[in-house]
Amino acid sequence: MVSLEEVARRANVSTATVSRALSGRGRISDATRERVRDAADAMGYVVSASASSLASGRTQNIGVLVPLLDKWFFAMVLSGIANHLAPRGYDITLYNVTDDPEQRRRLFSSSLRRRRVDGLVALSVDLDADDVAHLQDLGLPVVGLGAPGPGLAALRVDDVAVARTATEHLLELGHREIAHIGLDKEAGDEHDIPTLRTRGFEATLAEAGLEPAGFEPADFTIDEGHRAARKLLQGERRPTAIFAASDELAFGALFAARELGLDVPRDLSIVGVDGHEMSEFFGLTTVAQFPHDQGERAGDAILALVETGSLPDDASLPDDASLPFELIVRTTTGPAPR
Amino acid sequence: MVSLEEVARRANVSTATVSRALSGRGRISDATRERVRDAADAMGYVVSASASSLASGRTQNIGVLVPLLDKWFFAMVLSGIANHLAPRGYDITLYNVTDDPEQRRRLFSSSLRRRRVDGLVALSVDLDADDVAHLQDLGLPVVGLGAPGPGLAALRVDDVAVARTATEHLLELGHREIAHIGLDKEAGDEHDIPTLRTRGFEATLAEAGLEPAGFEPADFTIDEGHRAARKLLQGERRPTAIFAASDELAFGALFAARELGLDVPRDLSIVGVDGHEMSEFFGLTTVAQFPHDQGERAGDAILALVETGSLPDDASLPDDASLPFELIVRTTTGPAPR
DNA sequence: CTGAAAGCGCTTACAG
DNA sequence: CTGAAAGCGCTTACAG
Repeated sequence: MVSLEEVARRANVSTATVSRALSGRGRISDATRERVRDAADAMGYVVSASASSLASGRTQNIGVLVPLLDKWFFAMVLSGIANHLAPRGYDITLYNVTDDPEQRRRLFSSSLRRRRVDGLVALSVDLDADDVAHLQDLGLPVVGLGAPGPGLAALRVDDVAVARTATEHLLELGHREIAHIGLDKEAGDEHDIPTLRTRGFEATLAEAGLEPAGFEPADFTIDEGHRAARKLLQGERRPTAIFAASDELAFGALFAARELGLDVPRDLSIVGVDGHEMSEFFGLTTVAQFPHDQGERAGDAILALVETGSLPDDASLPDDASLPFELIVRTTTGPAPR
Repeated sequence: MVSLEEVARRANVSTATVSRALSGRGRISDATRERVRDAADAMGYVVSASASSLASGRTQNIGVLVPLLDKWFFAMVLSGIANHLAPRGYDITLYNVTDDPEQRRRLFSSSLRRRRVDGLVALSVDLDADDVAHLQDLGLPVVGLGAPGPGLAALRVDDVAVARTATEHLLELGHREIAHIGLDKEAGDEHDIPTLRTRGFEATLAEAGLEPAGFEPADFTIDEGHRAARKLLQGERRPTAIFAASDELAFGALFAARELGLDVPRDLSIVGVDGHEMSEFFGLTTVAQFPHDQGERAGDAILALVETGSLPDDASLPDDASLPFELIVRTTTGPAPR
């Protein structure tokens, strides 16, 4: 591999000058810069990441904390982040946050502390207070997306409003017996996304003088949506509509309805949240959010913090719940049966 | 951040000894090792990635070349790789290979040459000969998974056998009019996965004295499967069965069949490939492969190469098409209509 | 605008 | 088994 020094020799300048010419930092004459760049190109010189990092303190690398990589939503977000960072010369290193306490310990007390990244994007990884403290100890800029953990400001959609939008849509169609499938959280987790959706749902019903026709807790998977919907639909108070807190839950509910011989939307309306790539094929009415764009936004935000050299103290964005969402009405919702 | 030197002072040894105690390289007495580790733990010392890399030439980081991050299959593979590497102290940096020539140029001539990784895993990213040459120039161990590009040995399933399995299943059910949806590749791309599947399909039919009842090229998306299936089903020679080269294509075909009022499997049988998480819900008969496990295997393979310090020349695994697959018969395939 | 030199924080032959 | 010292390949005040 070609070193800085070889380029310097070839261009007849000092290594300092090569560094300046290639990095764009510090003053340098146009003529010299060009000569150096030509030499570097001709020799195929590329700076060594570790040497550059060690000397400068900058890594040109952003860490991304992700939960299950196998969920469509997070894959889309990651894709958006990558799309934004790659053209700007930043690499991405992936930190998979699992539920395994041992892995988490290693992640927070070791992996993240090797100073491999200039900043972090934390997706909705459900960190506990301890984890958040560890994160903040890193002294790195952090941008949250969704609801990474208590006390971490983040870019978010307004999930109460999302739930309200979905619920109002059902109310307008005349539904009065509306059930909900969401995540069961211990009380008090005020900023948790599923909790906010449940709250928006309940508040909207309450304003209409109604009570939920049922609530069934479920993880955000098709399987669980299926199970939960079966339970709701076979209960004594059969809902005419279900608000599922994610599209994957809604897909599961659709399969359950089909199995039970219910026609959607004649017998049952279903609305989800996300705008999953498959929702169109199911004709699913959903409140779409735009994870790829969210990823790009997060990428933009972390670079802004990193490149202004914000101090850790002011390095977290203000909590910003203004990410866009949009009700997309398709064929899984219709007028309430009379 | 605590430095090696501070740990050395606290433990009353030289920095060399601390390095040895913490890295496990070189001889050291048990007593000293323990004393140093205690000091390091107490001070919360973690080695600096860039300093360690610069001095040792090892990065403890593996690069993964991925195509579209938004495909279920690749997200699963990535998840498997991460699962294998994290517990072994390796980070993952992600290199998103897009179709944009400018991004590709930057990736191969710059990003990958910064010496940020000890080895690379290349998923099916459809590299051209030039890209492969660039990859090999890196002097790094590379493990391919699927069919990353011409001339790159890889861990693979035997895709001809996969197609044969699916096709024989349809033949055994009495189907004689079988169409195929796959990727249209220019001729000659011998190692390309879709091409191998098409070949396996055609060979199996030929052995039974049959010709395909149609072929419709399509990208591996639901949308495209939908479009392709509509075209096949509305053609003059309507097939009684479709072999789709991926589950996503098969999902699209299912939607198309439903739209056209065809009952599956009474009027039409459909078989896919992958074992997608949603295939069970669709009742899709499929030849499952196991992308998460494949990721783990690839992670294992690249670490083996990295840690034995294999020279670049012998650093590619022999082409190994022995990854497991399995026919899963569900309800989208049935006896041919008479 | 340019260069000489110190320094970033480790690792590892080498010597003892 | 342990330490002194060179060196990994850059960047950046400092001086001119």
